[in-house]
Amino acid sequence: MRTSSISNAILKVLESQDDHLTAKEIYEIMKKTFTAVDTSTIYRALERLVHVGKVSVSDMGGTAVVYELVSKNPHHHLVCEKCHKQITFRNEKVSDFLDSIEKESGFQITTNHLVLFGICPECQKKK
Amino acid sequence: MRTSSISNAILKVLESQDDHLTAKEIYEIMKKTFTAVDTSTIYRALERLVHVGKVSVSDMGGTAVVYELVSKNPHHHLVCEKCHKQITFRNEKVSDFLDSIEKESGFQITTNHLVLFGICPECQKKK
DNA sequence: TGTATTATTGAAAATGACTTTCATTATCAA
DNA sequence: TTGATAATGAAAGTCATTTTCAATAATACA
Repeated sequence: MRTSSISNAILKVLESQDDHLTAKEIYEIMKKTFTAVDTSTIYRALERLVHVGKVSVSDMGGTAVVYELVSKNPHHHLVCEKCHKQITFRNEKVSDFLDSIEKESGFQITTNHLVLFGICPECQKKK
Repeated sequence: MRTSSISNAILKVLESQDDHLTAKEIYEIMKKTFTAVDTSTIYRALERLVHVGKVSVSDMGGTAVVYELVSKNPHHHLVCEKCHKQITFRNEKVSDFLDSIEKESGFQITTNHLVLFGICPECQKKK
């Protein structure tokens, strides 16, 4: 992976966002600075960043996958199936849980974001 | 949802398989009996089955999403990122874990399959 | 038992995320 | 500086999934 590429700019965008973004959203932001950038370049840069472990990909149930910075401070997501609200939670139980799965299975777990679907408190009331 | 539709046949296929299948795989099987069935019909039937809670959808990291019967006996999947081997595991820790997330968040968790990615023991050795 | 109502279907085309090809340009190592 | 290799833009391609629309099948209800 070489420096001074689109990848660095993508990393900066992801740092400033502190949120997950789709490739298209990243593309729209990048276009402001790199007017001629192509979506394929974005996808390829993201692929490299995921490969080196700097960025994670998650399927949050939408039509496109989302990308986010791999932070030292792991967090997870709850997605409401009704209103599609997404909340972030941090919970040390998750890593304890993943550790125990690792031990039992022998797999070295790479999932660093758990995405759980459910119905949020507000939508439960609406029923 | 009306009876005697494709949905019933899909349920039978899923029962007999005890494995997850892509829409395309289901389509190929269905074509043997319903020669003129269309993929759109399969997708629509699956959508209904998911909606009524008889079938679950999961993203196992492949290009297509997979469908499987919602069984009383919940199970989960580990997917190897290197060799794409998929193993199924049952673990009561998962439901304990999900219960605790439910209590903390107030979300009513609907995720019934956990898909965790990692590197399987064999691929770890190959390193 | 007809008949209106509404769901399901097949066919075909459309959508949209993502990938690939290929020629060009930029970066790094020697 | 030069040569090897990686990154890029442009354009076209792939492929899962969805949508449109007209036809058909299933249920409700007269």
